[in-house]
Amino acid sequence: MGKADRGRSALNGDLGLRCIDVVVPGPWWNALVYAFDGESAPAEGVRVKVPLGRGERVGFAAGPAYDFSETAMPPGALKKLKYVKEVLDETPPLGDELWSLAGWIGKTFLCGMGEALQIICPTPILQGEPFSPCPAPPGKNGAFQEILFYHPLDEERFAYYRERLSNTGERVLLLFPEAKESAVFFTRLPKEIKANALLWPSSGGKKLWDAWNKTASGEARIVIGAQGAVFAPFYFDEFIVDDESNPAYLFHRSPRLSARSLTGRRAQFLKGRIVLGGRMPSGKTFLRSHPECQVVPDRKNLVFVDMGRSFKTVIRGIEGQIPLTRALIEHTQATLSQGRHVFWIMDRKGQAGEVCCSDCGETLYCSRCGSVMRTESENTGNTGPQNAILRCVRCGLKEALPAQCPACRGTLLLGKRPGLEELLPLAARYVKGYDVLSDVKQKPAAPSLILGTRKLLSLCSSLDVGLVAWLDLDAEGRKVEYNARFQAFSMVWESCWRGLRQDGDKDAPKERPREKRIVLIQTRRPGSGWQRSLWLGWDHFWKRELQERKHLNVPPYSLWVQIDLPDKKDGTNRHADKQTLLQMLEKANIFAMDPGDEKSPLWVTVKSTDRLAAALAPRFEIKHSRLGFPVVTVWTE
DNA sequence: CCACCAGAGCTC
DNA sequence: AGCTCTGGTGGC
Repeated sequence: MGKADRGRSALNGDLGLRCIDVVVPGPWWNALVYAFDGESAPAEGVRVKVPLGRGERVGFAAGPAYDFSETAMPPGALKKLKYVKEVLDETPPLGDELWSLAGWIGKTFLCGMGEALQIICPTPILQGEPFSPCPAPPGKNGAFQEILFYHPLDEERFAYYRERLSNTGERVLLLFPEAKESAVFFTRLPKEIKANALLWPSSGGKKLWDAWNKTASGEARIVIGAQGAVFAPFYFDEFIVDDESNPAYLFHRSPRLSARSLTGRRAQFLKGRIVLGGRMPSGKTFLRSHPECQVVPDRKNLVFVDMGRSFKTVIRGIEGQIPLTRALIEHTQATLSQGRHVFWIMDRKGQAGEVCCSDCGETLYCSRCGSVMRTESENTGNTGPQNAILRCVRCGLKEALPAQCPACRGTLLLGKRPGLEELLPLAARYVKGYDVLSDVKQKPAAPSLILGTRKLLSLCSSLDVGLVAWLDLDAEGRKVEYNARFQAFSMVWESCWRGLRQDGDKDAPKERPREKRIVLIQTRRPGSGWQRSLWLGWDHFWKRELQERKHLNVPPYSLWVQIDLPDKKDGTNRHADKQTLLQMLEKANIFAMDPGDEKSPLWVTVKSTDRLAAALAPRFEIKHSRLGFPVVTVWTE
């Protein structure tokens, strides 16, 4: 809304009533209009206390003051117009950079500036606590610059980052995908650098507030942290992002911002440098800058095994196989006997990946979100589907296993696709003389076979792993997500290197040997399709993958926007709400896919968000608060 | 008699 | 979503 319609002056008599737009943090998109007394308007970005609803809220002044007659508000609104109660700051607490970042987030991720501010600011800022921002440094002459540094070995990259941190007195933000990695890197820094650095907390609350105050007061010129550190309130010269393609940079809750994109935007605004590092680039970076892959795994260490040669593994009450091959067992035994650990990775948790009725074939779905239910055994120690509970693979809802098929009342429910729980006894039977573990809390003393999902990979940083085996790689790349192949490729790529050190590495800690690692891949089509890129390099992978994505018009060639409608008690309104939203989009010539069933979101594919934002804006005005607001998620890569 | 809590109601 | 007002409950 704001102050469009400048020409109209329906209220001549009220000229002179000064107004400003105020962004009040909340799920709506529009700024709110308030009148204010006093001769000078609060500056843009300054916090103000304003009345809203029954109570009072802290908002941010946005834009210059203007006359009431210039608002787009209906004339009758004048009677209800409220005054700014209090101006809380002398200077804008976020500084011009983070303030502009908030605006950019609102536009780019279709969430409105109010929500962007909620994400950027720690709670005390939103509650009006005093805060002095870091003063802006004198204007820069430099230009935005991008530096790429891809190397599969962590130690190589870390050494490079350390060098960058020590080179100059520059202000640097260094991001890692995981909090743990940032902490380890920080602890190992040489004293001279550490004295100037601050480890960003991964929690919120008081620690975060301390970090804000310390950073803003200039106590440290280097900030190191995970995802959350992207909002460190400081004018940085350089931004370093390690493992830039790691999906962990995506925020967990909506709006699903990407910490890497935010960093890029900050560096551009500040005319600074961005250093992107990693084992491989993200699709977006590859598309933009076409880096070349310099290091590929040794062919000898990549073992492809045809799954067609796997044993028959019969599991009672569950249909399907867990593929175990002779090659897998032999490599496992050999590695364990060298005193090194072995990982078997399979991305199927629980006991059976799916349950269906043996009479009518109906699959059991989640009553909350409609996704497939898998089975997990209760902690009773009993196995077999009879003692299992159901758990939704998407939302995690737990339910008891029904006695009958909900569709036909048949009494025989059959599991499909056996999972990790069933793998444990099997593995123990085939691999004798060593510990077989499925849940690793602390470092195993003796060389062990460790079973798990892709999450196991992070353990490579602290254990000597001589063999990583992917039990069913096809299943990883076959998922419905458009980026399933990237996820599969990057995981296997990571498993070739993570935790290893190069021979002759001078300052490597001595706690573990740095020997080569074998990566064993069980698949139905050994070495075909994207798997071939594992020895040809990630540039080969991205060229093919991007070609295909371009053809299909999926990210990064288009944006996928997911719109989930609010869930209020009465399901009737929800349907009507969806219809109006569809009409609004249709009027703007935007085609939305509606899978039809009640709970599923709407999907829109667009080149850029501008037109879609304009079309959706009316639905996100504050007056719809009672209805609730849809949740919009933008998938960009 | 009042402290405490859940639910309702409201939003330039 | 976040804030306050309301009215019921229960402790002393």
